[in-house]
Amino acid sequence: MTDASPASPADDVLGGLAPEQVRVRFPPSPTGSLHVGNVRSALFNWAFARHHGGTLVLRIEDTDLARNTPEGYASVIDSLRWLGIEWDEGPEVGGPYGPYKQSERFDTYAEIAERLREAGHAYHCFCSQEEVEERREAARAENKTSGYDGHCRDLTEDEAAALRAEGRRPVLRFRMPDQPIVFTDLVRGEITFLPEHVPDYVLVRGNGHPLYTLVNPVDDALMRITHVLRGEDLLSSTPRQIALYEALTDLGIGAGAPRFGHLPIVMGEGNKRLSKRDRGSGLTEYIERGFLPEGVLNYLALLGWGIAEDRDVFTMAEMVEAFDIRRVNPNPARFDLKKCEAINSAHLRALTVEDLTERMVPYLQRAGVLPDPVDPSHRELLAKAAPLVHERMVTLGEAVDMLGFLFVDEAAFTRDPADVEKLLEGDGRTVVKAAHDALAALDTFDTASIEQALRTALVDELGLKPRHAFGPVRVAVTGRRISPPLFESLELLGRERALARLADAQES
RNA sequence: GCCCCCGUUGUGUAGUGGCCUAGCACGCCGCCCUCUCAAGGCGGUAGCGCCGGUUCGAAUCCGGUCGGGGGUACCA
Repeated sequence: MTDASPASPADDVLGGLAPEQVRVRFPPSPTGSLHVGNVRSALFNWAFARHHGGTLVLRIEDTDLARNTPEGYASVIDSLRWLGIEWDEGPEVGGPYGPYKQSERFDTYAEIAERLREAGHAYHCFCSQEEVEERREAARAENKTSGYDGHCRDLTEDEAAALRAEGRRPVLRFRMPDQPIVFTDLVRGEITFLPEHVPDYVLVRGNGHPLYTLVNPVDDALMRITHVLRGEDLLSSTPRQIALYEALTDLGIGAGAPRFGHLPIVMGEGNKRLSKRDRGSGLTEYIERGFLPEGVLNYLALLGWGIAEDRDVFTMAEMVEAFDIRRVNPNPARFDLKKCEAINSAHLRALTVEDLTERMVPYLQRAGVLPDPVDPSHRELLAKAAPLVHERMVTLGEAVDMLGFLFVDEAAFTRDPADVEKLLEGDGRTVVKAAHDALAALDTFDTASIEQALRTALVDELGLKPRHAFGPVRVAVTGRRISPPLFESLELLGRERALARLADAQES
């Protein structure tokens, strides 16, 4: 590194490629709701591709037939669409290197596995799992690297035939080269693995089923992937993959190893990786709570990357413009729900009222607050109510509790018992009655008139502090101690319903 | 055990030898505003893991140490 170079782990991100030649991929396993860590990987790959004007490939890694489901696949597609992360090649959109589901590519893997074996890059290994395990333990006892010991590396034809005659079904093992593997990670800089620490590994099971170790690099090579941006948890499998890429190149497949960038792991509570079982780990939870895609994405981007030192709310267009993989921080990052909520609410507030209104609708419908389809009068009311809650929400789902009182049938209207007890019992009823009478006398039922009437009746005439005056009225009318602004709410509710609730509250 | 990665307030980060009495954001606490809750404004809290070395000077460079994480599969 020269004096003039900026202190980044890898100056040369593109490695001589033209920007538009950049090809990255997002390879989820369709086993359920997308994990937020995976979403972060998808986001960074997407931002990288868009920043350089390259291509994002979506590849479904569903070789483990037992664990994958059609629902899992649909969930991945739906989630990415919800997020607005668009792929240029992959299922649903096609492309020149398909199919993009690995379960449809088994023939390719079988053929390449055989070619690797014929070229000597892989060999049949007849050791049983028990035998391998036993020797592994022995090595470990001597404080040595515990990994496959190369037992079957140089079997002769006759030896192999004899083992086969015993009924043994061989696995296909990759023959690691006897050289150190050094690569420059785009976020971590130069990393070296010595050959004695990277043992030969299995590519194909005894039953002929190809493993991730084979399939993932093979598809990267076949699909001309130039950059692999993925979680740090895959860092230690990188040397064996690099060796495989080189073996494939030797076979005329692909053009050597792609460049790697290992993103910091996303951790949950404590010091553990956010696992699939942890609460808050699945994207679906955020969708259901009413997070905005731009909020979730913005927050996830902050896990390892930042747009500027004095700013952390930004749009995806801004991220694409500014994204630089070399500026990604290698530290593991803890998922902080509070911060995620804060970022989301900032995006919520940045929405136009019209946009906010539209986005609230599905949440209100799912909760039964609004019918589906929404009739014009409801829509009009919602449009008027939206400004009242616009800057009070963290997620869209909160609209249900905040606005429900405006839409429910009078028969179905209920009040929070704890709030009733706190604000309506005792003097509360007197206040509510005074409010009722003052509003009943009103000619014009709008916000200004309502406020004036209530202030006169409750503050001036009853001598109450404003907060004590309006609390009981709020519970009577909205059913809750916390609500949108009271006078506006009363206007939206309308004279008839407002008076009915004020009358009813005196009995409750 | 062995290999790899990482180490700045509670959390995410800025910081690339003097601009650092360590900046920003979230959180938390207090105050202001106020019909509740928010939003907004103002203020506060708290950090360079540790030990050595290099240097006139180190969060920044070097060595060690400690701690955390990941991997070590016929999972991905």
